[in-house]
Amino acid sequence: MTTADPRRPATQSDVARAVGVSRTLVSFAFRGAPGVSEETRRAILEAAKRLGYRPNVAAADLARKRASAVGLHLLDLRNEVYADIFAGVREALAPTAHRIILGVARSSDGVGGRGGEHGGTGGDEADLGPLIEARVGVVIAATLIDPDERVRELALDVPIVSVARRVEGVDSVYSDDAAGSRAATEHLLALGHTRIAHITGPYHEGMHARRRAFDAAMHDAGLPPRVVAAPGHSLAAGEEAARALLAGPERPTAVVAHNDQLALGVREVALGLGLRVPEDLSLTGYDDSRTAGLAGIGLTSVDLGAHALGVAAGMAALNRLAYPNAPAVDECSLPRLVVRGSTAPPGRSSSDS
Amino acid sequence: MTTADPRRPATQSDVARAVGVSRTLVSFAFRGAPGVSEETRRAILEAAKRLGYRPNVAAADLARKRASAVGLHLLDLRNEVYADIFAGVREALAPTAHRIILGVARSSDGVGGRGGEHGGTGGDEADLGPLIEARVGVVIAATLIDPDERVRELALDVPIVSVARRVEGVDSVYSDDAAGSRAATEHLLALGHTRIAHITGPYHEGMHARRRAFDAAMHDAGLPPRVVAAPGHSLAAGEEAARALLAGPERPTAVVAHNDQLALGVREVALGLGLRVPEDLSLTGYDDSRTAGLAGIGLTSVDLGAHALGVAAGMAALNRLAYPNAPAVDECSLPRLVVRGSTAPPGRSSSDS
DNA sequence: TTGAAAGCGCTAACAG
DNA sequence: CTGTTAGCGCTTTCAA
Repeated sequence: MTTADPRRPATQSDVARAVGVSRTLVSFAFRGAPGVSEETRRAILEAAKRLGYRPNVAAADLARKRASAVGLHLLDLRNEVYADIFAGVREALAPTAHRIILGVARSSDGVGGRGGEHGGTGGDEADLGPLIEARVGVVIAATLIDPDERVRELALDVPIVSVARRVEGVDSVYSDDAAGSRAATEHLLALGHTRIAHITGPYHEGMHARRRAFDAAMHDAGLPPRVVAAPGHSLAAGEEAARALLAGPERPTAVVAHNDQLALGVREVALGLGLRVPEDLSLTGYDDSRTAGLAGIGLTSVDLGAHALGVAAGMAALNRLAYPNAPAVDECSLPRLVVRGSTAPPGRSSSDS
Repeated sequence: MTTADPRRPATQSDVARAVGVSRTLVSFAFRGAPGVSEETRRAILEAAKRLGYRPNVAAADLARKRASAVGLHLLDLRNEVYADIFAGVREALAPTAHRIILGVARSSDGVGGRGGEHGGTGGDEADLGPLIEARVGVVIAATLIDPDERVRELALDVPIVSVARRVEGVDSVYSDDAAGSRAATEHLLALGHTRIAHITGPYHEGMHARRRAFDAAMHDAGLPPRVVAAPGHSLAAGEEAARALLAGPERPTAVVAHNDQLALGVREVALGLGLRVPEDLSLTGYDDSRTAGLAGIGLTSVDLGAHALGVAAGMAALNRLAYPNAPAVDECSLPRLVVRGSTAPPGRSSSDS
């Protein structure tokens, strides 16, 4: 109503002018800083509301030489785990006034090659540039696929909290993937399976704990580990991997998939081939997504507590913001095998066709 | 290496000093503005890289009096539709240098009452405050549940692009919900169902087109519309609604759910009760989520092209940023009914027990 | 209790 | 082609 210029948002100066005090007072009043009389404060707040004044946090950060925003590096929200992590992060950050700024990687999952190989940095490494330029104080990274060493390098520019993956020397909150994967494998082993295959995603350092644990468990059982790499982590990638695996000779009686999406892809193909799950093929996923628990799906999976990881990551980020020099946290939680109907002892009719 | 202060990020001044030119030149060089000799530019860029200089976009925005960030108001990423919309938005924005800043509503879905009823603003209306304080130039809103009038009010403070919902006078990209809902209902009608129930979510203006279309379709068929409101939009909410509906008298032979999650919740309960889908109960969802298409689920659903909506919203946002005074866009797309195995003619054994 | 002044990192006329 | 100067909106000494 009493606005001077219609389009320009009100500033502290406007408020100060309206009340008849200096900008300093307005600034103080807004931050609840001491040194402003109750009366003046009230008048200021009232005028501010009347003028529709909104503090400009960017300007404040600039003046204060601090970074209050947190960056979030998340690639594929369509994978439930990441959505859960995201929900957790948001939950942890909600009570505070920290903005969340999204960062992205260069390319995504699945189809397509690595594109052109420009200069030095190849494929889809993290590009934290935009986040840094936005001056976030810390970035929570849930989908970094760069090698550990590279992550540490990135962390030189901006503090990083790694979620669902451990990176030595960098704040990390994760779940014990080796334990989870081993549990799934041993579950199948205990059921009597001997021809077990593992479907993993594309190779990325720090993302192969599940595969290694599978290898180890098989090795301990004196069985040959069979591993096939899917071209991604999606259901479609799982289907692609499964087509070769299930149609080929020596079909496995059980499959341990790197995640639920991949497992669901395998399931689709298996069912399409007329195979019954679990009678002809036992199947385990990883993530314990909601879909896994649906009637008619009943996918045995490993719950890694994604939401809790997100919350923990959010808190770690807050902590890092408050104590830039605190030692890196290393929070490891234990996953939980959730047995459902997709796993059973191997059928007798395991010979070809 | 040649950094002055180890922790403080390099600034244009640092670069200027290093090269022996003025700050202005550095600024110009970085924006590719004319008026800098090739030689100088190269020297500047080289020094910048050496010093690890990163432009501070916040400071730039401040000086330029513009807002280059886009806000994203997204509540529940765990619902695939929103994840898809998000993916689309990101895709549209990726090639540009626009940061995406997340905004949140006050509370979320499902359980729990409306909390205390403070002052004037109740439940979980949008709180665009943080986004405004972050000085975003436009906010893309996919989960606003406020009344249209309120949205228009909000849009006075910051341009809004409404996704998946039409708000007169505000940029809107959405799918024709009435058409989709009617298609689903008529599909069931055509199969011969007469006892059809609709499961809707909590009431919010501008989110009831599906319900109204259901009512209308039933009315046109001369049948009584039966509607039950779930306490949210989640699978759990669907289960809750279904328990009453399926156990009670006059059990419907078909259910039209507001979305897939709700439908899946109904499915769980139905199956748990020993009802067969579709023999005893036909079921339609809405969103055509990936889960709907899985073998063993086969949920008939309505595809609203969430990803495309996201892309369109992103472009609309970009456009709004570029042309603040352009007339509001109103982009309506047509949904597509995807028939799967969850719908069939009503069985004969539709009497009680 | 209040205000003046300097500065955060950057842009944008306007002069040399 | 290059540098000077004045802000952007806000915080923060330091005096009054």
